[in-house]
Amino acid sequence: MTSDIFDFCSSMTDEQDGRARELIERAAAKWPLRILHVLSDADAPLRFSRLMERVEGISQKVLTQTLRTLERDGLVIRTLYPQVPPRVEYELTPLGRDLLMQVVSLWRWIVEHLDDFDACKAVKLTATADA
Amino acid sequence: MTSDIFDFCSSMTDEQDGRARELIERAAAKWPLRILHVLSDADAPLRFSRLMERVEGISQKVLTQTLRTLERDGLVIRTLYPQVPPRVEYELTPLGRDLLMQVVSLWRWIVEHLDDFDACKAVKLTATADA
DNA sequence: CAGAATCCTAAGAGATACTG
DNA sequence: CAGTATCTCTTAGGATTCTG
Repeated sequence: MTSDIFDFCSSMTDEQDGRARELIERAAAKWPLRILHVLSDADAPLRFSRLMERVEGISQKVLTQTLRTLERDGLVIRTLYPQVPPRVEYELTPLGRDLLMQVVSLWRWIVEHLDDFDACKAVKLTATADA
Repeated sequence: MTSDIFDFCSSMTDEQDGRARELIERAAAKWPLRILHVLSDADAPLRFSRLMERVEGISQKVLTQTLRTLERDGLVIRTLYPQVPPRVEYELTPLGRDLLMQVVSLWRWIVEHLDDFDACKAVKLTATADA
């Protein structure tokens, strides 16, 4: 069994498990990873409008929402320069950068195994009857 | 910069990127990880009704849908024994097991850093004005 | 037993218009 | 410029009923 791999699951409180699960769900949603990636690719903090351009297909509303969530989760920093017109810059936190690296290694593993995901299409769909 | 970490991103086709993204999105949704985990904990294939019991809170419809998706993605195997009444068993594929292990290591990293996610709550919200 | 079919609600996402 | 507010529409998901 691979149960040994999951030993740490038992050593985890329900609260820890729940919070980690929430973080994964939120981070793996449609937009967050793209945003984190764009921020990580930039060599400087990005303004809201630059993000809109580079995260292709996102709406202004959803970008705002997603950035707020990422900020609450401690993954991005929002810096408001109180000018007229206003200027706001977004950048990754160290934690956001670290999390992205973890996710990227998972990503890489998946890409390296894409063929396997395909190969499994020809599996048994029925079996001969026996109790 | 951490760009070196992401070198493989450039070496990836858009199609690979898209498919990996889809797989991550689907796997990180509300139920799939729970189901994979339950299947991995069991020491034998599980019937549909056993899954319903152990994946707490899931509805029959969503369990069916999610299992179909996991099957299409090559993560679980569905075996139908054509009896009356019917008997269907689900189990992880080797690929499903491997993917789960990858996700678990990400999970573990997050749990180990939960305090950091909290610590980031006290960040600067505004900055003094300067060009 | 394992699920398909149906109905329903609520959240998420897009488009548009407006504002400090 | 960087949002907020509002509206609509699609979709995910739950509850229930029915069947091979």
